[in-house]
Amino acid sequence: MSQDRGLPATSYAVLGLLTFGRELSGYELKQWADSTLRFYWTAPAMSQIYTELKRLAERGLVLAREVDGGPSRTTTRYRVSAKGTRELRRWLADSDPGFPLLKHPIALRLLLGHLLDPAQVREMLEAYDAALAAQRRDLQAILDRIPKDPDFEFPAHVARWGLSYYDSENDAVSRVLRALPERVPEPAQADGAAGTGPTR
Amino acid sequence: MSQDRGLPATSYAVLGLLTFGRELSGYELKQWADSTLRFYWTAPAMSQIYTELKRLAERGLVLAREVDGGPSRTTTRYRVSAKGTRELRRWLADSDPGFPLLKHPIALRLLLGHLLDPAQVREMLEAYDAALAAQRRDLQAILDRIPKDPDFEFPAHVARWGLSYYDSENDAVSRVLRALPERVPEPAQADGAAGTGPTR
DNA sequence: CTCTACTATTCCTAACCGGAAGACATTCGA
DNA sequence: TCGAATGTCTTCCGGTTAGGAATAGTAGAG
Repeated sequence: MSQDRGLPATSYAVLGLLTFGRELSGYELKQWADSTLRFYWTAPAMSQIYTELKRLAERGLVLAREVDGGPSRTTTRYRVSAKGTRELRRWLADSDPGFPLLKHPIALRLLLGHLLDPAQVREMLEAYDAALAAQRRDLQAILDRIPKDPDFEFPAHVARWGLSYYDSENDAVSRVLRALPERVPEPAQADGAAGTGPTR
Repeated sequence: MSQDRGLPATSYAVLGLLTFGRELSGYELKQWADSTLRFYWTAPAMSQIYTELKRLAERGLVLAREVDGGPSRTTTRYRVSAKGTRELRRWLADSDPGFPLLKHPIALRLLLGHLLDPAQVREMLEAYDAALAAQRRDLQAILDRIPKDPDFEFPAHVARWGLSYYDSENDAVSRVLRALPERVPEPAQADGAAGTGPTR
């Protein structure tokens, strides 16, 4: 549980993706990352994937192999080395995971709600709700395609965890929406003390 | 909702902190960020705060004022300018918030659970649970100190949102723990078909 | 045969972090 | 009352990460 003298977590994430069997190119790795890692880590930029692979290869944690992908092109494919697996295990066991880091642009904007009018806040939250639903669908689809195989027990756990996160977000949004001053749609009703409804 | 040609979100976050009234020094701003922003954004490094302030000042979004802080020292305090408020409003209204980004080291490690033995996984999750509780306490304390004043309605919403997030994480962890192969401690109780409880 | 989408990789730049360092200030115990 | 810790305030630096765009071959659609 010491602080890690090793690589950044993203390196290990990439390395970890390679422990699920196949030999992958940087490009494929990116696809994978986009459909799995992105839900609870980052989907590293292409450039970063390649940077990581280069570094991992240098340290002997992955093995590169040139494969030809067409007449005048050669694709590099990577797989974990034994050393890579060992190092990954070491990292998992020895290093302090730290606490999750959340960059939540909606929460950030909600914090500044006093600068907007209620309708805008409402709109933003509703848009987020929709995005959330879409994201949830994507993740559900991915979960559905995870083999029941016990080899994929953990990816499945993580996916379910993600789903429950989206559900909780959904609830949170609803709660805020309910607490917000009611919408003002109706034509009737004289104005006056509108903007600042009875606080609570 | 176009893509933003403006500053990075962190700039606006700093700027936003200045819209809650007082005139603050970079140092104070850091304190604030550490106790609020950090829960749903990042707590920017000191160096970054000062960099942002310089940039914001250059663009006329904040106004700097030299105040003396003792006999032979001068502290620079900042407040939003009218232009700053306008720009912040513009940003809130016009730019696409994007989707939250979660960097969840526990989930990442859980994904790679097949490389660890169950006891280690369990340990990790339990440690996370404890950290979660601590974090929740901190946030609760902050919420308690937010004035009931309607000016602070939004910070309070965000804080409650955060609390609900921690609660949901707590549930998620428990669920995973229950789904994991049982621990081996107790002497009594025969084992059997526990690990895979009825799915929902 | 050309256009578009996909595969594959590299490059450049801005954002960001963390630590070191230097100052003065305040507080509190010896 | 002296001095040591501790707290306020700020800058500088190096390194990493992140994101976007540029490049280029390949395969399939029309």
